Amino acid sequence: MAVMGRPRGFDRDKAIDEALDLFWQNGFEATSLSQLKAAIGGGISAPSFYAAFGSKEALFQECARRYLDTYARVTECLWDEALAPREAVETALRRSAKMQYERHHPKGCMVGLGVMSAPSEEHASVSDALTRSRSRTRAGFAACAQRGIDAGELAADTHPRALAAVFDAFLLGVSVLARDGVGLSVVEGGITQVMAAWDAASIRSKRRAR
Amino acid sequence: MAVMGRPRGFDRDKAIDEALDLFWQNGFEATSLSQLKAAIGGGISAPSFYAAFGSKEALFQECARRYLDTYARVTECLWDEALAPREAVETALRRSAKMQYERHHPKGCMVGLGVMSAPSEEHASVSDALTRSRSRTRAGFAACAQRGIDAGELAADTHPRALAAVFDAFLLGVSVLARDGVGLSVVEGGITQVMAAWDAASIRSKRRAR
DNA sequence: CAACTTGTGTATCGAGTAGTATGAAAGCCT
DNA sequence: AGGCTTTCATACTACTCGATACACAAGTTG
Repeated sequence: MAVMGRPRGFDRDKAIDEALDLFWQNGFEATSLSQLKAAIGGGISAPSFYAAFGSKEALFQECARRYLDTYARVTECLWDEALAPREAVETALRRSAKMQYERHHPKGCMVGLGVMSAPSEEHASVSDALTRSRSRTRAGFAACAQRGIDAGELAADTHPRALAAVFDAFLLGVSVLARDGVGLSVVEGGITQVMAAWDAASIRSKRRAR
Repeated sequence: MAVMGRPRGFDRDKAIDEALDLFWQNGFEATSLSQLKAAIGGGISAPSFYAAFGSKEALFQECARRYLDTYARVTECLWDEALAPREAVETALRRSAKMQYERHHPKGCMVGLGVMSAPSEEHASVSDALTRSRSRTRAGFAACAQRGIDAGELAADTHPRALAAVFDAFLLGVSVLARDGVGLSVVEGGITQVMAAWDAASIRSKRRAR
């Protein structure tokens, strides 16, 4: 059956992308309804906004989902068991860094920058999706470390959560570097060097050390 | 000469600490004047607030200065030329991590979390002090790397800015881990492992590798 | 004491916030 | 065409934001 009633004057799907840009840039609380209304479809009215999205918070949730389903996919390789764990980690770092520096959207990672997106307790549920995503990525890094141990590539006494913290914290920090204007090439050089933390835990490295 | 006029009903110095806690927890924009007034001296009035501090932004500047003069000192060892550069880096990381997890103040580093503290352009000058502090810390890490190279401890082809990015990004990420509830012991284990990035660039490591 | 200086309390400012009520406009269906 | 459904435009609500005007209170100084 066809759609009834007057058709919407703007592209709802495109609107989510436009809103995502604002939330990504400014966070939840610092993005005002006026900004959102002005950015969507070249300007829409308040009733159109609420009819389409329900509320600012509901729109944010949709934007977060959109982000997680698209941009955030760069770290999906962490769960790809076909990849060698070291490759999975390095690929995740390189893909994410590259994505964070793309020109056509705000710099940095929305998930990482989202820690301060909705600081007030009232909106704790707002950034819940982002918090869970960070937790998931952390688990992904740890899973790679564990796979490395199980495969005998990493020393048995390696602490997977601590090694995961190295890559996770580094990746979260990249968002800040991107916002601060540190060049992508510097970050890419950093990735090469931070991978030494993996190699230091590897069996071959240990053997050579003693 | 003694002070004239009616004496202030609250401790201005203590007030800055109380305000600092709020700004540290929530950032600049998300901290409201009502919260600040309620927190200072057990509750003060708006005129008292403006008479004492001038404006919300001016108070934030004082709080930022207070933070930089106290808590942020943990990374000062980066400029201590009496310390071996590797020690300086590791000490900065360990001291900062420990500080970020202390019980009597908000978790994480105000300077790092401050990226999203004042997202709107209007208040860009607000977080300027924090941005400059991040830049300074980054330079400190790079200076240590450069000292390592000059001392012949690190390979001559080491990129100091890239190596600095490793420690800087890691440290910035620790703020997020702290907010997310990752334990300090995990972070401390991560510090031990991230130092491998330094060792991998060292001459001894290179010699052993070939 | 009176004169002077400074902080406080009440009450309020204009602007901006998220969110709505109401009625007209624009499409589909029979 | 006429009925039905949905969106859109204008105007407005109740509230919070940061910041002030003004009169009074609480001290010091002569």
